[in-house]
Order: sequence, then C-alpha cells, then structure tokens
Amino acid sequence: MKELLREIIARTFEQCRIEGLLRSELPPDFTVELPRSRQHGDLATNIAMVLAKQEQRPPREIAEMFAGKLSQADPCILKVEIAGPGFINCFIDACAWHDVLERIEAQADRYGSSDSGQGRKVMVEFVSANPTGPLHIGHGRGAAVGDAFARVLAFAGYDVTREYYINDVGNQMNNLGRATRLRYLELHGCKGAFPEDLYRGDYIYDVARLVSAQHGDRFVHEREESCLPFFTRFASDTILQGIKDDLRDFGVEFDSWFSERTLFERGEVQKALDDFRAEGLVYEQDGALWFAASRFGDEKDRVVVKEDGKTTYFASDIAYHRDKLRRGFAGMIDIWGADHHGYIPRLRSFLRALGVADEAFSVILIQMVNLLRAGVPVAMSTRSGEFVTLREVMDEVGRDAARFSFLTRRSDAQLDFDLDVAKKQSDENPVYYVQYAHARICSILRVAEEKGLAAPVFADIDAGLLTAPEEADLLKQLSGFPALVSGSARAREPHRIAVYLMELVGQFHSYYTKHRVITDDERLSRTRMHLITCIRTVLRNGLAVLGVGAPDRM
RNA sequence: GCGCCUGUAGCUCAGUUGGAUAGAGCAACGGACUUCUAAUCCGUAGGCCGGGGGUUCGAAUCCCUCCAGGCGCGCCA
Repeated sequence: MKELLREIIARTFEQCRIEGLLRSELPPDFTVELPRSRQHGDLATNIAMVLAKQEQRPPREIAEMFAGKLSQADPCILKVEIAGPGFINCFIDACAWHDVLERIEAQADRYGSSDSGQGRKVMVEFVSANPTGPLHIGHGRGAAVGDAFARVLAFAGYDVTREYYINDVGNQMNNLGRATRLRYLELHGCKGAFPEDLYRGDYIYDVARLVSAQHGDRFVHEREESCLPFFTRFASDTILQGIKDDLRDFGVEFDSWFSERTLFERGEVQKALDDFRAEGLVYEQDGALWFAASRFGDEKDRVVVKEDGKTTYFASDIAYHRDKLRRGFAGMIDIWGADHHGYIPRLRSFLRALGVADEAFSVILIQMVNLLRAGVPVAMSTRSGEFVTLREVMDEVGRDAARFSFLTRRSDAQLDFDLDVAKKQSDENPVYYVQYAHARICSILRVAEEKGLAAPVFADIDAGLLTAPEEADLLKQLSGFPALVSGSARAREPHRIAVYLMELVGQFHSYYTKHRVITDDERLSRTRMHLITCIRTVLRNGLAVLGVGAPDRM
C-alpha cells in the first residue's frame, strides 16, 4: 500500500509539473509512512516540506495545492488533509488493506521474504571463538545475532553462507596443549608447577581424563616436545566438538567450518605475502615484514611477518579474506566482539589494497554482556576458569528465552543479562509474551475446529466485516512485515524483527480482549479466524527468522 | 593522549535510517476471568532524550564541544 501511494504521488507530481504548478524534480527522499496517531490518517507524506526549499514557497502552500490534486488521483484515496507544518495525511479506503490477507495466505511461510538481496552471494562469519575453551555467554550473543542475521538475509533474498573460522594455530594452541599435558600428568600422579598463563578451567581436566581413557599412561614418560602436537590437536578437537554441540543445541547451524591451519597447509598465507611483495604492498624493516596499511586508511603500517619469522594473526586474516573473495562472495559480513573494533581499519585497508569496495565488507560488533544474578554482577574471568558457559545459561534459562533476550537489543549496546529475570516464566520476559500470542491463536483455532468451523480460505471470507479500528491497525502492521525484513537486512539490525513482533502481539492481545473471534455469526467468525491465522503466519515467520520456537500451547 | 561504542521514565530497553503530543515492558497504584488460554488486557502516575552550542520549516536522530561509563590503541590472538 505504501508503495502504491508512492506511485500515486509520483504520478500526481508529474501531472503538476505538466500543468506548470511545480517547477522542480521529484525529490527522491520524500517519505510515505504510517502515522503514529490515527487522527493523522492512514498514510502520510512529507513531500510538500521536502519541496519547500526547491520551490522557494511555504510548505503549507505547496501542500494545499498538491493535496487538492492528490485527492482526485485515485479512487482508494477517500480524503486528504493538511496538518502541522505541511504533512499531507491520506485517508485510504479500508478495502485497500484487505489484500494483505490474500498475500499472506498465498505466500504462507514465504510471506515477508523478498528479492531485495537479488541473490547476491554473501558470507556471514560469526562466533569464530578459539577452540581453547567452551563458549561463554558473550559468544552466545554473537551466535544468536549472527544466526538470526543470516536468516534475515536469506529471507530478504540473499544467497547466504554461514561460516565459523577456527583459529587452530599459534601460541594459544600451544598453551592449550601444554595445559592439557600438565593436567594429564597430574592425573597420573606427576603434579608439577602450573604456569599462570595457561588455561586453568576445569574443562581441561575433562580433556585430560579423555586422553587417559583412550591412551592410558603412554604419554607419562614422553618428553613435551614430542607429544605436545598430540595434546594440542586432541584438546582442540575435543573442545571444538563441544562448541559444535553447544551451538547445535542453541539452534545455530553453520554451512562450513573453516580451519586456519588449512590456510597454512595449502600455502595460502605465503602466497598472499608473495603477491603483496610483487605488488610492492609490503616492505622489510627492523627484521620484520610490514604491510603498508597506512596507504589505505589505517593509522599505521602493520607487521605480517615477525622478526622470528612467524606470521601474525593479521597475515592469516589476509589469506582468509582473500579466500572468501576467491569463493565469490560479493558481501562479507564479519561478526566480532566489540573489543576487536580497532582491528577493522586494518582489515579494511588490506581489502582496499585489493581494490575491494568498502560496501563489500562490514562488521557487526557485538558489545559485552554483563551477566547478573538477581541484580548482582557475576564475576567472569576466562583465564582463571571462572565463567558461566553458554551451556549453563541454556540449561538454566532455556534456549528461546536466551536467544530472544539477545535479539531484542541492538548489538552495539552493552547488555545486562540477568539470569534470574531471564528464567522467570512471567511477564518480565518478552519471549513468552510473543510465544503466548502464538499459542493463544492456536488455541482459538482448535476450539473453532471443535465447533465445526473449518479453517477458512480467503475466497470464503468477507474482509469488509473487519471494520474495527484494531483490525485496521493489525492489517497495516501485517502488511509492513516484508519491508521490515528487507530494512532489517539492509541496516544489519536483526533486532528490528523482535521489536516488530512485540508490537504485533501487543496489538493482537489487545484485540483479543475487545473482540471475540468465534461468534454466533459464522461469516464474521470465519473472517476473523482468517485474520488471526494470518497473524499466526507472521509470528511463525518472524520467530523462525529469530530462531525462536513457536509453541502451539503453553 | 588518540580512536570506536554507549548515555532516553526508578530499572531494562525501543524509537521505522530528520517528522506531528518521545514509546513499550518491569517495578508502584487502581481495575477486568460464568464466554475462544489472566504467561493477558484497561487505566493512573512517572521525562530539560547526559550538559551546552549549531545546521533547518522541524533534531532523541546530523555537525561541533564538554561530561560520564565501557572497549581498544602489540613484531598477542
């Protein structure tokens, strides 16, 4: 409907130009929106105010003239009013909104999808936590946002691949191996000093016990140098498997798991550096090899090969993102913890050096999660092993509640996550507010079926019976869903879906208490049943995009 | 010192990419279940949108500046 009015306005505009009433071009930035207040009509446009400057006339004067033309432009425009500084408020024939019911019925679980992504191939890379320990609550937030965002993109017509980048080489890996070996020796009665900088979490004992169970004491007398690769590999494989299990149970699926180690095995890191050398993008200084990042917007140049001959993390990331490009991704969206934000200019500088457009690469930063219990902060420290894992949060508050809490907030704002609040099955918890509406609709339809009222189809209903203002509002809200999804994709803000759903169910619950769906009037009943069925479809689609369940009863 | 993020009701947060009288939920108070699920609804109260300048028809939103909190600023990952 919005789009339709835009077209009518554009048409009217041309008419005015032909008649010499307007001189300027059609401004591209005029808007058509749903006003907050019903007094302001069904749709409003600001075109007169936008035009005021170009035309050098007062906005209200333009509005008077334009509104007169607009009111004649299309039969579905019943009335046009001018208000405030120059808004043109349009009152639209109610039947103009009815076809949304037909569209929802026809598209069903595809309603809300669009081709605004035009099949562009994009990668969402997220979580990508080092396999040195279990996922914690912060990773959970990144997982929920990344997963939901990937679904939003897919729904909005992008060709999406979700990938987890595994940092399985480097110093941290060595530390993991050493820690595991020491715990293993400890289990076999050889307790030695345990360095401060190694991983102290209890999960290391779990890994060590697994080594013992599978290999007995065969490593007890072996020197560290010879068995360290084994311990490192064993521990990271075991922990990665745990991460995969956690993510699966959290409802997060990946299309691929990309190992940093394979970049080295295939010589990709070396190849990238050789190419840079050939193009004069790197130089040697102080015994190290530097990438000329400052030539591409970073604040200084960056080391890619250290004095000791080892490559840096940045070098791997260069090879990794080159690989993404080679795989044909027109869009790369990386989801990082906000503490890595300083790294963005570095990566962007390298992409610019390759001639990649800035729009092709973007980062969604996930801010910190402050974990609370009954309002009191819970101490978190990865190294000491004192942290609350994602698994524990899932077990305690439930998957849906946890995901929804993460997805109702913008990801670039810090988040207080109170375990006691999140676990309450009450009105303090918005996830149940939304799910309850879905269950309630299912319940109504069950009762209707018991009374012999079959599920209605659009052809059999009389949408003209939907005369209540609450019904008109619901139809408008439902019709805005596809634009919301594509807007959410474009703005990279998956939380908009959750906010929208809360608004929708607020309207529904309110409607429910004021109007009965099942009445003595069978035609009316069928019509309202169709309306709530459509609401249910949108709830299902919206919740599916968020990866949150839609229970039939609660 | 420099950079990024945040600052909106007592608390947790939205605010449709500059629009009309700034909205929800919780907490507080008062109401609504013989009728499709009360995990719900209706009402009351609660605000110099951190402060100050600017841009314009119009600013919570954009620019500058200051204040407060968080996070970064490695030949760590």
